[in-house]
Amino acid sequence: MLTANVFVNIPVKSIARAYTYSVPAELSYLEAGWRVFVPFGGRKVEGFIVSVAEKTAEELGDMAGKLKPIEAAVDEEPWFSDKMLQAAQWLADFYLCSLAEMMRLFMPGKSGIKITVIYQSVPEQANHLLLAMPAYRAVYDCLSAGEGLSRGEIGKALPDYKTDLPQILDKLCQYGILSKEYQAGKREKARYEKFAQLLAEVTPELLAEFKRKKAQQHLLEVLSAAEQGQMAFAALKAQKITTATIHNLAEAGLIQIRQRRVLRDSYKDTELTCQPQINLTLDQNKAIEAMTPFLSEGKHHGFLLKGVTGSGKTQVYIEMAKKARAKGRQVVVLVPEIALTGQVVLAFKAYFPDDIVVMHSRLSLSERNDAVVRVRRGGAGIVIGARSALFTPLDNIGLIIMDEEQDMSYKQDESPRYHAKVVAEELAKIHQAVLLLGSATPSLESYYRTQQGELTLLTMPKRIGDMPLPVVQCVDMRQELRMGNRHILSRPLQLLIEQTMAKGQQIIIMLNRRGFSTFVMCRSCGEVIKCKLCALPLVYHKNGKLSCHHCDVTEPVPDVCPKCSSRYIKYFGSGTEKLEQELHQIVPSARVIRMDRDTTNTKFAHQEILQKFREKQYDILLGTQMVAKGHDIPNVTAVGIISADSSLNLPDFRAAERCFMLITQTAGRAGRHGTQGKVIIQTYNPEHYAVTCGIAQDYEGFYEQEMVLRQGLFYPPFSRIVKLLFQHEEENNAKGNAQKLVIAFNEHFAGAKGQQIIGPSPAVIARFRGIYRFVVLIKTTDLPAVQEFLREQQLHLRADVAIDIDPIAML
DNA sequence: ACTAAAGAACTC
DNA sequence: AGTTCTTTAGTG
Repeated sequence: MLTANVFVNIPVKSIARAYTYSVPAELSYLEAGWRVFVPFGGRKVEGFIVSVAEKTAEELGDMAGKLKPIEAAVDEEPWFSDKMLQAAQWLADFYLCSLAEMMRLFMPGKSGIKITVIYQSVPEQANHLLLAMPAYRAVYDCLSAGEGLSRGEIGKALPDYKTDLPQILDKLCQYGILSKEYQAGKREKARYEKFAQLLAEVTPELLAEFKRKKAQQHLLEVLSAAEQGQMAFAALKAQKITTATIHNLAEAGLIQIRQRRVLRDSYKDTELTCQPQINLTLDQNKAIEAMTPFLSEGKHHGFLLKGVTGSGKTQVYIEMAKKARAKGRQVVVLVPEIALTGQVVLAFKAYFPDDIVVMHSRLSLSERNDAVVRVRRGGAGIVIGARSALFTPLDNIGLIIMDEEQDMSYKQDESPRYHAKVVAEELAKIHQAVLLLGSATPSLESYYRTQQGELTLLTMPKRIGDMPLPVVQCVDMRQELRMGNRHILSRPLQLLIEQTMAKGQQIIIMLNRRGFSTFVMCRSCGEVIKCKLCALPLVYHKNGKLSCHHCDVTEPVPDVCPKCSSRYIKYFGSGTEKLEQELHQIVPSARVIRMDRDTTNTKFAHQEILQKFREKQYDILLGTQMVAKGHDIPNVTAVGIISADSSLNLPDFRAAERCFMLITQTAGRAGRHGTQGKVIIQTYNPEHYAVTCGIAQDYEGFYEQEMVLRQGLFYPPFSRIVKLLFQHEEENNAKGNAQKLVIAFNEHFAGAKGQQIIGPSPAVIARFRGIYRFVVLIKTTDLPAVQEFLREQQLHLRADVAIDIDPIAML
């Protein structure tokens, strides 16, 4: 019998294994990689075939009689290639998650199908006692009238019973009065456009026949000029040609109205404003020469391109992409945030106008699907986007570029908690592709790996045209306070703003906190108002609401303190909203635009804000760290960083690294075109090496000092970290389970070097929705051994434990 | 995640 | 006893 091993697309750890199905004769063409529709339990779900095998009854053993047949195929071709399956399997093993959970990342949307339940009446039960009730009778009669309807359709037909329809339907199914059927439909919608196709040759004689039908004559002329005599209705409409005219001409048999699929692409009309750089610098050439042999021979290798801001890393990316495309291989270009795709698309479009698709999670499902279709048809070979672009179905990747490789947003912070760098590296290995990590300030991990010889370091230390780096000035905020300035804005920064505006130039100001006030406290009893779900302080926003930046929950500001009923409630700390207000007061003539998560909810909000700023409609761009990333605005000559060190006091071993990178990156935004920029950094820790090295743009200096600390504390890159989060309603159970694991770990690794386990300790959000959370941290030099140990302990199958490999937040 | 079956609580 | 709500096991 022909059988298939199938992983069902259900994200539950306890069923993270293959189930065997029989393959009916009419589906005998199915192979590994196909998405299918299968019966599972009492319902039908999507599944992924991972292998197909001919099996005898003996081989099947006692399962022989229990096999259910695969119902249908979801697509017309296999969705997962062998390489994709291989990558998904490796990643599932590495991150200790289920294969299905990993595989569903390789599709746009979590599932390829939408399953609807269709209810049908059972005729034999027409006189069931339960149907004496009017509501039940109405539903039954409604279904008896026609074919069978979904819940939504019944609700539409019987609006009176809509509210308790679910209960009615459940009940009727329970008694067998109604039957259920599961129907799978495509989730995404293909879009079509109508177009006119010219059938005849347009000769002067033919046009003469339409002397008295001017509109149709015009249409003929337009179509004869068009490519292949085809033109979309939308384009014709733009030329004031009505559908009536088109239909008339179709009646006459001279044209044909047809339909074709259009692939949506909201980046299609990106204007080509980028000037191609013609002469490469010496450094650029060196970098390209180092990588080219590997690309030409189709050999995997990893490179770290360390180039200061303005050294022309993008041009290196483009040159390498050209070479990969010339060999017929595909290219993936990753950026840390969706907002930065526009920038890269712009640069690449100048060289590859039609060879690009954009892929990220803010696109609609259909749009992502259209992008996949374009890639599959060979309509584009360069995928640009955020993390999720890595999972585009590509069969021949030659080059993976990861810009700003140090950026923490490359780590997915929900399950499966993968790091794009790990995925990129594994894909590069499987495809024998070149991996190119780019950064001005590489992560300590990557830089360390170049010293270990695992990656090849390429450097570009000079800015193009040898432009000077900006002048950086540090302002000690303690000093400011002593001088009597209690504003967020120091006087030197205020002065810089005024001077810059006087010259007609622009300023970027970065404050790493959104909202108005960072916490709200009662002055009588000291109670800080906290989120009901996670107990973290709520942030006050100017719209009068308190919001939790962790759970995205908002609530109104209470009139009196919830603890002591005092009316003395005050706002402390400052965010971007408050700074915006203060700027208006201190520099009334300044036109300020704010960019943070609150003002960038829509797909193109980032681009719109930056565009307005670029067009000089505003003087000051004020925002959170997103203003520090990758934008190049010529007229910006000054940058202010409000509290560069706010992260230094966090309980995170990467605090110093974060602070250093924030300063270097933000400072890099100033003065990229001719004029030397000026940067002011406000800090309470002017002596800290992260601040001093940041100001001096001294990566090596920072690296050396930080590495000493990391080694002393056995932190990455000298170890790798695995975070385990234990959750339980009972505090003691959560803690006890964690404790048990710690004991088992110590037993297992007794005497082994390079293994350390810490905890359990309460998580930052110690209690979430009534569930207690404890954290255990493992530091190891032998990650595979730890992964193996966790698998032995069956930890990856437990619903109450979340495993995070290479976590970003420790607690 | 969802279903179906088994068990516990509740109504009459 | 009959019904309804809750818990639990199992999905090929």
